[in-house]
Amino acid sequence: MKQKSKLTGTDDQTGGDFKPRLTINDIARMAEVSKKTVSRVINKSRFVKEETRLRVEAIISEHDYEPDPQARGLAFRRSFLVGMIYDNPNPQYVVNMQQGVLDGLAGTGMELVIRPCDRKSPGYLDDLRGFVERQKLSGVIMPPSVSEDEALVAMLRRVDCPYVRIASIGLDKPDRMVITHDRKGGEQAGKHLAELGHTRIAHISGPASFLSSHERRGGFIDGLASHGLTLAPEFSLQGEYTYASGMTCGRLLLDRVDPPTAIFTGNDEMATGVYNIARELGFSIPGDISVVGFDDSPVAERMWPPLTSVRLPIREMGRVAALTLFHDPLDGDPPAHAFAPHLIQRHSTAPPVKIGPS
Amino acid sequence: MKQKSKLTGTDDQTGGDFKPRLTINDIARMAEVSKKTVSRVINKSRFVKEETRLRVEAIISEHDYEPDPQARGLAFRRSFLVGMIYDNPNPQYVVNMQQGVLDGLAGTGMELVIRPCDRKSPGYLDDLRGFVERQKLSGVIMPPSVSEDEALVAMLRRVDCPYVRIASIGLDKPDRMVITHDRKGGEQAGKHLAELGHTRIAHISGPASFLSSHERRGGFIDGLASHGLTLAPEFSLQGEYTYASGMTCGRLLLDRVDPPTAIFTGNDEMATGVYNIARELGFSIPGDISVVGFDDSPVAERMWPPLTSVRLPIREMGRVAALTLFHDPLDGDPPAHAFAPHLIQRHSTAPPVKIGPS
DNA sequence: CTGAAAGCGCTTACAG
DNA sequence: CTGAAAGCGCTTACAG
Repeated sequence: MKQKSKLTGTDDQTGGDFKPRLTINDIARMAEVSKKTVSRVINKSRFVKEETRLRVEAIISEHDYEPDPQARGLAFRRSFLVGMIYDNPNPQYVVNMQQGVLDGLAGTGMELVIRPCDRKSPGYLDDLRGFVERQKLSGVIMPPSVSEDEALVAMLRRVDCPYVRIASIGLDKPDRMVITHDRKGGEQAGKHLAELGHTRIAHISGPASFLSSHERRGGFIDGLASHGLTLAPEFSLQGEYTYASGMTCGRLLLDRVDPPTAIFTGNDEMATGVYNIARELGFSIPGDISVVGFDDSPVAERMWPPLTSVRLPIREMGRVAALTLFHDPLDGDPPAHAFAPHLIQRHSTAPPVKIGPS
Repeated sequence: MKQKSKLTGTDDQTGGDFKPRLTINDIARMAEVSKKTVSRVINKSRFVKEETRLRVEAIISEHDYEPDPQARGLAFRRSFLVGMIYDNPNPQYVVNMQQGVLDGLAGTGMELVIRPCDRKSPGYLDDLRGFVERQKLSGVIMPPSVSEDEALVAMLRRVDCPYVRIASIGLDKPDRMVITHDRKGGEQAGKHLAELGHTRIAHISGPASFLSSHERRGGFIDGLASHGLTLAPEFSLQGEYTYASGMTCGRLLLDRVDPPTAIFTGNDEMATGVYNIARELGFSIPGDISVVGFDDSPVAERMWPPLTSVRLPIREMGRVAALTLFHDPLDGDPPAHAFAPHLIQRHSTAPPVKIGPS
């Protein structure tokens, strides 16, 4: 009563061209129904007469009315926000994933709130719990490696927050998972190098704390095995998914009296480290040493020579994760939630020059 | 009345360990004051007796009470969300900027909602207006090039949304700006190459639609001028900040009968293009051609040889942008809002081998 | 199929 | 310095 209706266009001149937003009451009045009926239309309730619904919808779209997400959230006891919690150090990965999630959220009225975090920091779990509870998130999306943190997931379940986990294997119920099958990617890398005729093949894996490290390595071994090859223990090193660890492990391999003729690195980042140490030690790529990366990040095609790498459709994965989050089981099957990586062949791999060192 | 108070710890066993969140009413009751007084404490009103304030604060922190941002937002007619609107194609830039803004927002209770966009898409401005109005954002942070879009800024002013623009020059009132002085970075690049003894120096600029393109180029010319040099028209090409345009422009320069001995590229991305074309055409870096980039993105130190580049403290800029957004003029001067880029010398620059081609 | 009342958890005037 | 009332813009029971 203090504030007159904002809808009487007559006093629009007041305050320049600033139009106050319409509320559900304005729409109700114009449509000559109760606000509750407008609410029913907004929320797509079935209990509205076709005719009424059309009339209300017409007025809503005519006036570009959008319900206030804060008010709705307050009444629903749930916000229209989706959180993305991540600790992935690769900016390209993060940006692609964000974009994919936004793709999947488009048109839903949900907004994306980002939350990078450090799993090793002391208040980690409590901070996240505060965040999720305070914001009453509609859902949370977690790429690796936070997706692999069972304590975090347990916390989300405890506070009743829906979530979707993106990981290389199925860690949860299918409708809470997007599976990336990194193993298959590793397998392709192994087959590719075997088919080129390499036999002295090395691997630099990611850190043990990442599931993907094990999956990629395991798949690689499978791929070699399918061609009767094995990964020799002295040719299997553990890196950290970093450039520096690629350098270090690469040096260990290439400094040997009997170096490998091909290296599969757990990600592209480490492949760039191998490139540099190879150059330093006078190995030509792919002449003396073939290299295969993983991720197919943008640097892959910019390296010299362009890097053969295993690609995962990150953005699409993000999109599907968002769809999965809001998928209603009554609407049938959830969206395809499994992805297969595939090898992008460039110019860092070639048959070994000399067949065997002896 | 329908719902009993949630505070009587006695029936906590109901529903397992799930504790419903306390509300302002619970705190008021425990502190034996009205909810309005609790509200005053939350909002740091001066009109609360010291003793009362301490009592209320004690209870708040004892119970980890956090006011509901949705309810507060509804009453305030403003959400506790900050938007970051951007169209920057560089993932490293975006991630660093996001992180910086989050740094600046830490502890304020504000959350960051991201909004990548395409300035060329048709509904661009209307979409953003809908977003800002619907969410009643507390503020918006804009890095280049959206920060240079006066139509967007006019829209934000019209809907009364606070904002901070990050740009290479002062486009707005100081308290709405974070200035990056790209010009000074260009100048350093020019001086560096001149001091090494180069005279045949080329530049590949960014697209004309980016302010930074002009600033970096202008500063570069200034830097050369301070050593009595000029940028010859045939050595000044316009690229697009992309890898491909770096290749194309690099080829144009190096294919000449009288190629330059040094190239300053408007960003690192284009420098990688120049690297590859140089390799293809048989130029060694820095032996035959020196290269200086801009941004000092992570690839810079991973290239071979590591790229000399001009660094801008992106993350810190994001942090300061957030602080600036919420800076109260009554609290004195706004945080330092001007940044100076500086040159990071690596191994892609050296004195020219032969003094002059003749 | 539709609506009047009460409520979500806060804050803004308005009193005192 | 403190509080009772009304309101922010929606939705949930509850009636009919």
